[in-house]
Amino acid sequence: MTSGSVCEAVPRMCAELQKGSFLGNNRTTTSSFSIESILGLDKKRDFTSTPTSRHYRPWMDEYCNRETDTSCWRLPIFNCEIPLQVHTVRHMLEKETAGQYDKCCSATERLTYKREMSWYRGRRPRTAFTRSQIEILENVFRVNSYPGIDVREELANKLSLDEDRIQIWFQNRRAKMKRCHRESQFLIVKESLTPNIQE
Amino acid sequence: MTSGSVCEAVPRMCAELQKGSFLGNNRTTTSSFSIESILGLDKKRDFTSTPTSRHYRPWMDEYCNRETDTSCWRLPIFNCEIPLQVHTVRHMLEKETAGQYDKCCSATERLTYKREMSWYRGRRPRTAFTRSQIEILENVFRVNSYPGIDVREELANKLSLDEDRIQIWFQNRRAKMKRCHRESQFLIVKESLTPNIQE
DNA sequence: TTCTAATGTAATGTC
DNA sequence: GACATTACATTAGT
Repeated sequence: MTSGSVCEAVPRMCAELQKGSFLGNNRTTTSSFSIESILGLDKKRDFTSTPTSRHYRPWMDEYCNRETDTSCWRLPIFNCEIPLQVHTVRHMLEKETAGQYDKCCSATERLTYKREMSWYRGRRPRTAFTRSQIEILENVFRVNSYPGIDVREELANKLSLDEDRIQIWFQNRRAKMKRCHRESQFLIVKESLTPNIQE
Repeated sequence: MTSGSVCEAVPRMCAELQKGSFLGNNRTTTSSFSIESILGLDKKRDFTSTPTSRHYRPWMDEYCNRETDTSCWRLPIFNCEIPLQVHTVRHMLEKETAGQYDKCCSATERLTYKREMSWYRGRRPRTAFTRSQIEILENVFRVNSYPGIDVREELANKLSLDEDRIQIWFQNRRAKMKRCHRESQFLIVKESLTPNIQE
């Protein structure tokens, strides 16, 4: 099987993505552009007209361009290569082909699959806190929204989480608190400005 | 109909938002306390049943906090006030209470019900983009899948949409692109693992 | 049913 | 650590 045939199977969108590829060489330095040019309403639209603030498509880099060598299932992500486990994929495929992936795959297997795909995507797999973890984190937060490293470590132990996750959680939680507060303030102001409808 | 009875019908979530309110006045400066006490593992857990406030709906706060005066069912949404039809709500609640809403209602009624519930629960009504809006958004997306605020604002103007909608559209579109890409990658792997039947 | 608008929040990057 | 932004998982409307 040639890689050519494989490439042909890639959806059109993919091809489009490829051709309109990224990587700053077509990035114009000027940011003065008309909406028409962006919309392609004015003239020829080659992809050079892009003002692109940021093309972040890590998962596209390289792989799509690599037309020849796919004997090794290591997909380059950032600077390291993550093995995509063939056996997992094959297993998956067999099950999928039979239309029974969901049914006959263990939760663990599905998890493995998802996790690998996540790696492939190159981001830390999103942590799904349990309800009880959240509960405890919220309790702590109510008391102290700026826990020091010691408390975070203890929490990490108790909750079987990385201390990193705890830290991020508190950061996001503080941001949320702030946002909520801002919004409620806004509503208060608004209410005071709105003539009371009852009278 | 008194406002009280209606207020009681307000989802628990709402109450949780209220009671689990915020505002850093409980920020302790000390970080010396036992983890057990923080975690609430030692004694009674009353309000600790947590708000986890998974759904934060700024436009509902006003409504939820207003416990006394609700003779008028106007919910502040997005800067404008949308009348919530009392009779519909009452009808809804009665039926729901009786657990027979699904059974005895016409399709139209159910639709109305769902729609009002959506309002009631505070979800933004789904935007239905027109064909031409989509076309233009797709054109822009092909060129730049991460438009900055400036481009988004211009798009919003041109398309008579909120900038928010534009942003969400691009987020969802990127997710879709990624999904498609993943799926095509999957096909590549699959094809390479499948013995080629042609030759 | 499939697709996708909308939501909440974990993760990332910049300062 | 704040803040802005993005990705991701999920829900729900059509």
